[in-house]
Amino acid sequence: MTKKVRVRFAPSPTGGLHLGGVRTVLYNYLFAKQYKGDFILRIEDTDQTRYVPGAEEYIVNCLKWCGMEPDESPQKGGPYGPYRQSERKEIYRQYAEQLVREGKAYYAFDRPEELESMREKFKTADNPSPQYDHRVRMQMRNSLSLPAEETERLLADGTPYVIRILMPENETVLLEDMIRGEVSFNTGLSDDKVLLKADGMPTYHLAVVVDDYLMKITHAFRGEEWLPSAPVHLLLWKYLGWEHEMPKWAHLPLILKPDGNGKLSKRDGDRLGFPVYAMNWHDPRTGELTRGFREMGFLPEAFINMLALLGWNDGTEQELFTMDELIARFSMDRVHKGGARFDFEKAKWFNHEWIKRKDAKDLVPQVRSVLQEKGIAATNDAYLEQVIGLVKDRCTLLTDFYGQSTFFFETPGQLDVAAVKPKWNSEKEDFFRTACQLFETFHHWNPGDLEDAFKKLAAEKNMKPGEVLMPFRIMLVGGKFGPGVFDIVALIGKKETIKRIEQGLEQLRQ
RNA sequence: GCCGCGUUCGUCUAAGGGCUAGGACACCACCCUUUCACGGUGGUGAUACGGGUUCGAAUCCCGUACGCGGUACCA
Repeated sequence: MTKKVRVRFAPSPTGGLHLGGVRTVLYNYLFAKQYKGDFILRIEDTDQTRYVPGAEEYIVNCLKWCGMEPDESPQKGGPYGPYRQSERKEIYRQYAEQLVREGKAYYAFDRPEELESMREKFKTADNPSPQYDHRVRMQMRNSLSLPAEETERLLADGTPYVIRILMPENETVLLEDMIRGEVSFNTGLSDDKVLLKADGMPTYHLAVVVDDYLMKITHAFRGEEWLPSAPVHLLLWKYLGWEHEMPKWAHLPLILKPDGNGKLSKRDGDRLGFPVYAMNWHDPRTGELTRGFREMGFLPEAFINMLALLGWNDGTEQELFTMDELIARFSMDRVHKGGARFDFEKAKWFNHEWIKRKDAKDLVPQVRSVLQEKGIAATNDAYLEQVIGLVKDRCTLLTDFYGQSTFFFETPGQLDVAAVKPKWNSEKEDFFRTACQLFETFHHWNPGDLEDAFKKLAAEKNMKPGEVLMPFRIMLVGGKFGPGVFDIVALIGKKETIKRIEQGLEQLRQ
């Protein structure tokens, strides 16, 4: 019997959730669901100086919007809680102390200034950033370099200390990564990472290992930026005696800026005019508001679809996937090794495709709220649905529905008369007056019959339909855009159509 | 500097020793449409470089270049 798959997303609550974060969640989620496993949300809030109120709730809401609800979380609870690391503080100390007792870690009493001067002292052109490692540890103030009594005394005096892992001087550690294959590291090249901080909180390194073990995580997927510290984690699993329980690892490629170099940051979004966060993020410290994909008019389905394909594909030419299809097709070994540049144009294309493929009915709530924000009530569901059906093919973002459909709800104000004025004449005016009379008594109020009647009238007046169609459109819509003229007429109704023709004739006269 | 990871059209990618290196976004042209879109057809455009191995290399090996990540009592 194989173990039940359990994966986790472990963000630190320091701000908005950006693209890379959501994609990490997504791959975790897809994997978990594919294997009918559990998806856990764990909050890594061990750095009290970076904690931002509201960030955790924001993350939870993002997951909800994306349709990736955790099976276990601080909010939902679960059998392996608490799920907030700050609430598990005592657990970590136990294991850190255990490691010290077993000679696999040690107390270090160095003050920040001392660390600073060590770095200065050993800094050379060849080694610009000296580490606290096997080469210098005996010259520092720790339980390895100090006599045992001295260590005892310092501890008894309540001297602040940290616990550092003792990295072997020269051992090879092999990591089996689901995406990259075997990666090897030399332990002597890594520093003696702090495991337990002076404030009693664990660092990430200790906390991930302890929690992944205690929470029975079977697969650990995280960003590529963690690859260099993987040997420390591997060693910790071994030191703690849990090697056989160690999860399988996968280090996900980064999402890069569209231009230039480096990983995508919030700054790039601000600079290039696209969102980087899933939803609007309001920073309580600065008061700054950062726009999100949701508020920008993205459908969660499109957002997820786009992210899934950024660094992964199923080997076919299919690009549009529902969440269920992704769950069925996803495989970690088809995830790319290299980072992917984010392309907002492609992201918009996904959204456009999703708007087109969704039923008008299903878009009603979202479009209504877009319209409501602009002061259009749109209370009639059936009517709104028909409007959406007519315009959705020309909307890339949900927010586009406003510009594409206001004229279904409000009589256009200032018409683009310049578009027809040059060719305007009294014959055309006469035609529209007659058209009004025709509509007044017309009974077959549907697009086909309306069009036939309209064209018949044009023929009687010796006019080509094209000559009067554009003026008619301008009267109805206000400009040169929108769905078919008779679809609009059919929908807005007799009274409104006649009203708009009369208003149009009025504005054209001036 | 050191360590690790990468590198196919501008961008996302397919092709894991064997067709003219395929698709998508974007861009351009044409068609459809008497609007704007949708849609359709076609086009421009890539294996970083240098060596091997092989009948044959985008694919395997070595080197170089370039990029990214890490090098914190941050995650």
